[in-house]
Amino acid sequence: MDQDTTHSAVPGHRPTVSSVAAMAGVSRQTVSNALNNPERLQPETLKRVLAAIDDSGYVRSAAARQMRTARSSVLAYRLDPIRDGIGGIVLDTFLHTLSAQAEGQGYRVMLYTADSDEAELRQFAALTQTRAVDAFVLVDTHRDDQRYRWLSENGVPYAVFGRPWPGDEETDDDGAHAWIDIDGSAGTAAATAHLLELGHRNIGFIGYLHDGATGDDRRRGWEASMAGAGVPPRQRRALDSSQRDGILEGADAARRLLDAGATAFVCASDSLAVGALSAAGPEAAVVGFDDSPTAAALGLSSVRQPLEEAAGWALGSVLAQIDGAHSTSGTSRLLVPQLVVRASSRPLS
Amino acid sequence: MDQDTTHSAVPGHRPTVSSVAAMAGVSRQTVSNALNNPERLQPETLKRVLAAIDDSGYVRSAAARQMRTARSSVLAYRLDPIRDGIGGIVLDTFLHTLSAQAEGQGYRVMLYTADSDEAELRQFAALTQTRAVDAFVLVDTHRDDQRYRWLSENGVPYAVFGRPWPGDEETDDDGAHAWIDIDGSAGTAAATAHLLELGHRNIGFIGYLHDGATGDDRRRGWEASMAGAGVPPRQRRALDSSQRDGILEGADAARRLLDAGATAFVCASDSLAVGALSAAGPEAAVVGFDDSPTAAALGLSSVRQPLEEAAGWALGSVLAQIDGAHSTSGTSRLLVPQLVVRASSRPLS
DNA sequence: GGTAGGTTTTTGATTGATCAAATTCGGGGA
DNA sequence: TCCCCGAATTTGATCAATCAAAAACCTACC
Repeated sequence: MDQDTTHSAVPGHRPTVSSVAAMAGVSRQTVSNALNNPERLQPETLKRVLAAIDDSGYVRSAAARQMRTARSSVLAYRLDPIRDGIGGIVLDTFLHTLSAQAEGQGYRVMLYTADSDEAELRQFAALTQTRAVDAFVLVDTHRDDQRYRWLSENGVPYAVFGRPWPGDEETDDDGAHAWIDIDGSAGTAAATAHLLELGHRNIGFIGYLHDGATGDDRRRGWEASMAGAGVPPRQRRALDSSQRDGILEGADAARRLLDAGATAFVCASDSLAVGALSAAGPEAAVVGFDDSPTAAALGLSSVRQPLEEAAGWALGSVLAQIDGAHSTSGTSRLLVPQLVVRASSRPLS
Repeated sequence: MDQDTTHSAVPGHRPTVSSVAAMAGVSRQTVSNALNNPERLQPETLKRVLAAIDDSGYVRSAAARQMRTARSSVLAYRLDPIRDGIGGIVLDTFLHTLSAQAEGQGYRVMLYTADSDEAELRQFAALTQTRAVDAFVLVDTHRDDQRYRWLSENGVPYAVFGRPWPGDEETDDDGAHAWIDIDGSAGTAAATAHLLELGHRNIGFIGYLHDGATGDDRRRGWEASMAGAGVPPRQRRALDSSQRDGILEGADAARRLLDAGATAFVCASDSLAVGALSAAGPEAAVVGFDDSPTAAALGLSSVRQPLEEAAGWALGSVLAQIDGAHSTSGTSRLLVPQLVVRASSRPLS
């Protein structure tokens, strides 16, 4: 069956760089160049080789390539178990976009799991030592994060979705790392301004306490807008509330704030907003955060995070690092989210 | 700097099978055997080699291994963009479990995306041709699915979460493929029986139309339980409703069915159930489907899919196929979901 | 003591692509 | 006409592991 191992296309065997070369009447290196350095080939040769590649259905072996180049063209992403029903979507969208965009650049995303920081560092070691992945995309930042340091020390490219925590700079020994984040403050500020324009003045803020920073950030925008509108601190304090993230918690908070005279709510998450919406009924105006499908379904105005852009940046950042430009400090960005106005943006009656 | 390329442990270079061999005073093949066929080594030699592996920190190169064995120890999973806010969680949990369990078996999960069937077949070709992945785990089945055929014809192991559609058998040329699914009918039957026990008799069904089968399946369980309880067909028809999946749709349906005399609802998804809960208020009893975090947060009784088990089966199935046992027909399973009772299971007052 | 038979270990070859260096090819310029 | 130089292409070696087959090593039995 395989006694005819000559250069023509052997049915059973998958095409290799050599078989394609034979088919196009060139050497294997020329085929390799056609894929990696097309400009080195004479236009005519290039065309011929590409044609041969095309109709042999050749796909180059990632393993062989990786072996020679010490590159895998794979990015690692840690998949966490689900936490919040509605908000989990955010990272889901991020991951999908990252994966889709990576494919466009010839990269793929590989998952790993870890239930502790130490476990994650072990994964780092296993994944990088064999060069199974080229870079990491981290999304769940927390205080005293060991991961940046490990990756920096081992020279592994990585990008972070989520700004560093205050006080983390010292941990990160080789200086600041590249990160991108959503300017939650700008988002809630826009939401608050929007409600102010609709005539509301007693705008309550329903925030959450998680690890801290994200919730605080979103509060800041509301606070600033309210202060800018001349609402005195005392009143602002009465309109401010914090609790765990969740639908029920949002409903409770909304009831409390309604008693305090609120006519509209800016919420730090769609979960909270859905709760507020159900508790406050059709009278009050509500704006959520994340623009989840649930928000769209319920006609809930919400602040939309530009996740596509964030994913694109993360990809671009790690690719740049992989391609040698190791000084990516200073390229960090803060993205401004967009307010999506829907039926729940009711004017003050 | 690297003029000393002899066999002893060179600091800068990562350990290879040869460097470890030199360190342990054996040949490279012996090191390979220590990892892949430990029983072939003399206990004493094995111990010495393992020690060398251990303190050199050696990890074997996935690429080199893959090249020789034509195995990658990677599973492929298609990551779709999010559709429904609440229900999307189901697959998220499935994926996380799959990934975590796979790691336990030395496998990893790689993502790919595709926005059409043709695109997915192209991905199949690209991923399998280079043996970048060993198997596929498919989750979103639909009518006239070309994927089974392609994978079967090309001898690629795969497992399916979701039963084949009626009429699909002919499409799949080499006979039935292995699949696992949740017995939605059993789930809604249990939910209905539970509500009947609480004294309800006019139990409405809020179902959805998607691609068809899943929704129908879930309706069947309700229908059977109701028929078993002696509710006449005419009345059943009045208590039955179908619409698109979503919170608002669920609320609308609940209102309609309340008018028809319903005192309790069995819903085909948590989204619908959340809607029904909001529309029907605290009087009616509601049971959802999927046991999403949202259901837990709202105190919504729901039918819990045993996703861990499904993921475990899918993994076991593809691993068995990879390890040669190509006759996996007949190993398909239908898992019985569990009813989780919460506050929304109110007795008939 | 020699050798058959089994176990343990080693050597040689291979996987597919790419880097580095060598070779061929063409067009000016002397 | 010959030689040199740059562009285009080819050859040789290599990446790190594993398979297949050969070699070394025992043990036991005639």
